[in-house]
Amino acid sequence: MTMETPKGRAPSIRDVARLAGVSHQTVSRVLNHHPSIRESTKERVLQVMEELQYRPNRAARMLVTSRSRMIGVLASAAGVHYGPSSSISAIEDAARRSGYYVTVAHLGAVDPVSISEGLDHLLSQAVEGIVVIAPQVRVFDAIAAMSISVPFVTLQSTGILEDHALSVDQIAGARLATRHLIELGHRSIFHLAGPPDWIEADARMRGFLAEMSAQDVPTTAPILGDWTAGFGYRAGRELLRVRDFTAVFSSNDQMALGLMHAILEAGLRVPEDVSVVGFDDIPEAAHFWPPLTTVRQDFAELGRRCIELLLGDIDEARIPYRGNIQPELIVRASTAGPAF
Amino acid sequence: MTMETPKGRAPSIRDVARLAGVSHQTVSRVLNHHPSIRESTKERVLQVMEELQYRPNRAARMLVTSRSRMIGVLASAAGVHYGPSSSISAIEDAARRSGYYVTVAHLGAVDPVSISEGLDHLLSQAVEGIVVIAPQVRVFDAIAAMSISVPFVTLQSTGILEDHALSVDQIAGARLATRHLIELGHRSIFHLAGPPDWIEADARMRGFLAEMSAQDVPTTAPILGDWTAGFGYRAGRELLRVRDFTAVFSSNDQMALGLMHAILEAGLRVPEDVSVVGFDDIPEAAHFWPPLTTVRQDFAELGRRCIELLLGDIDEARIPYRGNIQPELIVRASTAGPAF
DNA sequence: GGCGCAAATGTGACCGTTCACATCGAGTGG
DNA sequence: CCACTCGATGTGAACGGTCACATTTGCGCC
Repeated sequence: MTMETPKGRAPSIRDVARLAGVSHQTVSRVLNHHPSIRESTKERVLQVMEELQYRPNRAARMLVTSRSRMIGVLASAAGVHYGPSSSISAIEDAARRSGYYVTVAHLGAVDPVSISEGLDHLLSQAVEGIVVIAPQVRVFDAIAAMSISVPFVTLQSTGILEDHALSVDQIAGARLATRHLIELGHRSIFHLAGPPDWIEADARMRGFLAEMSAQDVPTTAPILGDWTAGFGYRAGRELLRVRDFTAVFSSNDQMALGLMHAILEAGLRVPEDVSVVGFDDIPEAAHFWPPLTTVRQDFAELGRRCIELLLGDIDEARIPYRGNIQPELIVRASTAGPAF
Repeated sequence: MTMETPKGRAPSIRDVARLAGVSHQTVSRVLNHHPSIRESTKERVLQVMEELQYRPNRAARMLVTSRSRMIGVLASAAGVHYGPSSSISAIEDAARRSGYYVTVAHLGAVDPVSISEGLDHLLSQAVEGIVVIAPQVRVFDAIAAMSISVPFVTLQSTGILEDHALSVDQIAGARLATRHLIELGHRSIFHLAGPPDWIEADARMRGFLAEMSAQDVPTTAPILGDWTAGFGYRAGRELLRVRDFTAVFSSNDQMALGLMHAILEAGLRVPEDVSVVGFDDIPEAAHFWPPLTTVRQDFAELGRRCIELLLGDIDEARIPYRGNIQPELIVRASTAGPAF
């Protein structure tokens, strides 16, 4: 029967020390794997820790070392989608593996107030680094304005903050999708873009336009959407009032789904009447009707690399930059040559 | 021009005190909104804080109060799906509003080791409460075995840990869906269930069986799936080899999607040949082809209430239990009476 | 056998807050 | 006019670790 620590408080390093018959510093050394500790004492200390169910007090450690080992994730409302949450999950996993903790702040809205509230929330926890998964332009403006003193990384390349960016090459992905449609023989291709202030939406749109112009295909102005299936549906209905296109490149899978809904509902067929290609390759895309041709992004890998980069920054041991992640075109049944 | 704090360290309460010409305790009182502080001193202190860009050191505060104001979320790999991540988002929001922080641990796998690692990760951060969104039976077994000393809540009712549970009434939802099919005239209904060790899967299955037997409809054994669209697809193909059913109740929308994929691919029609109803009402469900009849759960509300319950537990000011959240049947185009 | 040196351990201060308690001054009632 | 109360503020000691430095111990070597 071991003597409990006096107060209701949890056992401290000194309680352990007393019971093991050593000084508190020795216990600390065991905790930190200091090399010069005799094996026998180490074992004795560890055993007492076990008995006492001792857990190091993170607050105390944090206080003296002024390191929180905490990483903050700033996520936009879109964080509930498959892509972002896969990345968050991978981030948490990678961080934990490296001995870091992860805390999240979800942005309710994207107004400047919410953004700075979110950042503030993270900063007040003394996070050592921040991952931004809220790829709106104004989020970066806000970050720049607040002159954040901790390292941060964003999952999307910004053009503004190149150093901190890591991303799937969205432009290349969009070109892949567009080229696929052009090679199938389409000449009248619409682009259903994402919200204009989203970095990714912008990149995908640029990729689309670049490929179209590179292949000398005339383009019409992209339609600016909001990422939702509902918008894809409404846009599709609108578009179908004048049937002057044979293919649509949607900048995400959800909008592509809504679009196909509108097309099928109008009694047309995909891909015979209209080809559709999406972006992201969410797990459901393979089972849409028809199964969606899309561009796959490795969200998990993105999350992992992002932590790699960030921790490299924090420890100031610059990790070699491993380059962008290349997206991959997944051809399924929603695309075919145009019928004439 | 204000004198900076000597070392590279951040300004402390004492730095503020010195510059404001008061004691450190007075600064502390301002920080904690102590009533008996003269308005003028309060303002002076606040101004110095502003000048110095002072931020209270959470570690120090944590150390002395032994309160972390941190809530841990234990999420399963399924946390990347719409439902769970919506709940997490709502949890974070609600927690933040109450002055709490949220940290997450994602379970890589559901083996006992991962589970206790995840819990350990949270506990080592001295979380004051835990929300479990990993509704496998064994997670609860692990929790029970570890005799966790902090309050916790789970988003799914368990039967085992009733006190800590808060949930959408899955059984009622499943009965709603099943009754809908029966009322349409279906008598041969299959159930595509979730993994057997998932609390929710079990509840939905029980609801299905209960309603079937209440209405005297003969049942066949449910098919145990894994929540994925891929499984729904394969199960559908298998099922269609013997076409002895007119309706399927899938225990989530993703499997319903895969199922419909298999049905349409086989040249059959939904709902004319087979009716399908899902569960969850993910945002895409309205744009599946055909738009899916399903059971809506308010994930965000779930998250909010969950924090309400948990914080009530932490502050020991028992919040009146507000009862389960009722799910709602959303009828769309994937269900109709059987064709004879 | 004493010396030196490294390994193993101990000592006390300090990190930035809050807590318990002390102090100080202004009003107030007898 | 003095004791008393109460509002406003100050003082010093925790909290539980780590850090810098001091001290002891063990051991090889001349």
